Amino acid sequence: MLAVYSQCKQYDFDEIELFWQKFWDKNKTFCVQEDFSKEKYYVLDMFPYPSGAGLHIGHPEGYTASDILTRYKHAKGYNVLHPMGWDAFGLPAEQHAIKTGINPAINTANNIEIFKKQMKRIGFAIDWDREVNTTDPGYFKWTQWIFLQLFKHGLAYVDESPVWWCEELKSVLANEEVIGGRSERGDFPVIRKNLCQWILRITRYADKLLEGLFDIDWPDSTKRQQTAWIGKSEGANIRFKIDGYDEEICVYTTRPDTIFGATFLVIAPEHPLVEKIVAQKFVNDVKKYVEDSRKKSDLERTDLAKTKTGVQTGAYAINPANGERIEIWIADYVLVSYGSGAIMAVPGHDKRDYDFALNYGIAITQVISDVSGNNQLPYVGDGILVNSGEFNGISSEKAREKIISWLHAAKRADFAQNYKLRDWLFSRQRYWGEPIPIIWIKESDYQMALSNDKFYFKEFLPKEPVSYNKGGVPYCALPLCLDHLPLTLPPTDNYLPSTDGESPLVKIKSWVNVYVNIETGQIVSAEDFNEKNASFPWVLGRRETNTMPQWAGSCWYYLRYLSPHCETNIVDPKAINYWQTPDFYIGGAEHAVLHLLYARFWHRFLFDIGAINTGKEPFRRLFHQGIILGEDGTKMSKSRGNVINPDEIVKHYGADALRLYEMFLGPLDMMKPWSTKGIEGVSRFLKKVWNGYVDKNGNIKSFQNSVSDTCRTVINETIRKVGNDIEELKFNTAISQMMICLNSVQKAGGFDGASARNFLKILAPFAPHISEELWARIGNNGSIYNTDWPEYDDSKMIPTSQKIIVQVNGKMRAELVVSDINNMQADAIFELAMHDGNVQKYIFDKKIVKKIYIRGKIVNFVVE
RNA sequence: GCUCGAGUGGUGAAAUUGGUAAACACGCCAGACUUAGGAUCUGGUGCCUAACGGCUUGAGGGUUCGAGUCCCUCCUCGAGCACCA
Repeated sequence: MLAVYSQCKQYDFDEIELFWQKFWDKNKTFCVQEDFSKEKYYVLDMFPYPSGAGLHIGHPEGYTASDILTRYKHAKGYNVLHPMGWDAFGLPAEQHAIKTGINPAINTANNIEIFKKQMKRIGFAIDWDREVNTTDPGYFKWTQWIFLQLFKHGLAYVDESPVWWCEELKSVLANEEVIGGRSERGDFPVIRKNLCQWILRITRYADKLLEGLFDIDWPDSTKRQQTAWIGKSEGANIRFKIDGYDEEICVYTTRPDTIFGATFLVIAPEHPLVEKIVAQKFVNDVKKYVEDSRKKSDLERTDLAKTKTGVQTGAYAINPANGERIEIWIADYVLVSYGSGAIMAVPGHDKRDYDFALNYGIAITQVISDVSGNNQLPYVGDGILVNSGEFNGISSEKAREKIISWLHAAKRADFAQNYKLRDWLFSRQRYWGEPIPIIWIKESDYQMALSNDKFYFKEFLPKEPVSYNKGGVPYCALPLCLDHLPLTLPPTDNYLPSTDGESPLVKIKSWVNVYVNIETGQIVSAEDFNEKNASFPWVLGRRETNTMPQWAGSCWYYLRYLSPHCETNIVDPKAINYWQTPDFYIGGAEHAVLHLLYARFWHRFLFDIGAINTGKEPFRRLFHQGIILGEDGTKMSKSRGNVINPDEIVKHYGADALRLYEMFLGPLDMMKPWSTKGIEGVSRFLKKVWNGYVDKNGNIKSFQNSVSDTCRTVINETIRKVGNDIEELKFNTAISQMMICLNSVQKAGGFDGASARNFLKILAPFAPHISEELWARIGNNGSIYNTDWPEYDDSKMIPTSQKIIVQVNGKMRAELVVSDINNMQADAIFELAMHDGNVQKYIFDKKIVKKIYIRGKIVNFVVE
């Protein structure tokens, strides 16, 4: 095969880049198969949502970084997988559909095409044969299957729960789409609405998700965020007797050491005991207070700046530690959803209880003494117990355990843990999402089916049926089976949710109402069903009309890449045996909690049920690229007019320059402003590279027979540093080093043959197009992608002579050039240094009190 | 309020992890080539000073022969959490 390349005489990046992009496509240069003779390396990007706006300048940042790693690891001999796909369900496509009446699938496909074209124009080393799309039925078939597994294992259930509803958008919104009580899109008010929802029991994995963070290589801040989100705390449940009642109030506390200072109890307005224990005298006040707090939004209730309000119940509890009779209050600063919805209030050592006690004139007792002697209240730290009976003088830490044990012996307390993590609200009242593969049938039909030996749907049934009540009639959830999947979205031209917060699918009666044969599994639209046959084993059912959230598809896409066309399993066992989980995962920090927590949950679940045989954690090494700001240093936005379009940059400077510049901007994980002026620098560098190889007529220059020693040192140092910097993702300094190298080579009259080849090899991951072109022009066949990473020669890097810095009292006074430095003794160095003219100026009339020599680096004379 | 992270030239930044602060690049200044330069090349460019020299990594203190780097106090910016008992 003859070397092929573009025909341009000057550096025409457009011609060169298009030529090589076509070459890669045609030769499937980046397509990989399992190869058990080679070590694998799996590079994963967070796949994009293909928005109508196209690629923005932030996308190529992460993709270039992962691409450099891909090409580098491949050169180092790994079998590298670098796939790409589309997280394509989501609200914008649906809103586009509402506006235009065009099926979101069409809009989505168009957007994907644009994204893909843009990405190909930047020249990423992606195996496009493995492209996945979460909205493809062949993909979401398996998303639905995973849901059914969760259902089967009792991790999916239904509950009536409050969701955000935006009247203006006529849509339910996810928590993350609500900012400060208003919709993220359009800034409209949102309200809470109770709807019947699917919920996943992520809380059952709380401990595992917490422990899993321990030994994975993730940014600390992300680990901390997940830890905080899971919010595990240790303490005790303590039961307080209510004076005059049989009932008790159970409180959760992390500070049992302060129990002697508990001067009142507070229960949440929604607490079940509210109705039972309120004294006649307070009934009206309590009613009003409970009513008012129900009307308050979450935002108002949790506003810290507000003074705490509450109302007395007239009932009293007995403090089990000291037998004191203490008031029971109702206040909305206590949340019914955490712990037991009731607290023991210790105003001496809790800021909130302190504020409340001050407001209502309740006794404040100090029971912890600050060891530093500061005894201002409220003191919330640990200390030494006082006013605490037999526990006086004990430290907080010891007292916590002792007091729980003491109360436990009296059957008043138990050790307990709590989590802030809530179960995952999984259903969305939207059209553009994966349909939840469930049919609701009457409980009586479900029971009858269960007792039938030929019950077709047994495969995915949970131990306890999932049921809910509608208009007094109980319904049970009947899961579809694998052969019913994928359950696709029915076509419609009305994508608007109903005003009462139900999915637009509700309106598609022919899809919703079905008859199910519970013996054969046959499902027929009620419209097409002959009513004469409407008897057992045919039962009337109603399809679940909620869809899944956008997070569902992104929870497992990294597994699908391994065998995207596998029809029998979520992932081909042979493929996952080889590829396992990603070795490197890069994406924005905005997904620190949600996507990354949900995906870890699903991965662990799939591992637990034996669907995959990988490690327990999906992403062992994670990195977040920093946001690229506009030239004015603020976030890019249309309204500010500071948006940089990558297409424009590619047009003016080429893809190689874009890639190089985004990496040269600064450290990968930092937020940094774009500068179009700045890209000129790397653009010039590329031209210099070109001119180092090609003459004015487009012919390859003849290289030198050899390069100078200094030059060879720089070249070796560059090979070493670029490799190390890539491993550490320090691409900015790697590029600097290549610039230094090129500058000194050109000063010294140019490359020799070996260094000309090596330089292209190390440049190739960063600027693959120009590297391919020059590689071919200097006479090589095939892609530079398939060459090895150059070795560097240590012996060529140690200069024969070396500079030693001479300091006097820590200030630099001279430079010594010393040959044969390794064999020189410290005394000889001191001798040399002292006789330096400039050093003499500072020491001749002084007394040297100390001499320091750091081998090969520095001499310091301390004088006085 | 709490928890992290960050503050280095006119700008983006670098610094072998305690050893010459400002590499590399942008910008700017001067020069060369040019009909021309917003192309290219060469040189200069932290601050003060006429110079010798002195000063300099947000501010102040400390440890050290030596601090951008370690410790303490404070200031500013960014991120996350925010009545979770």
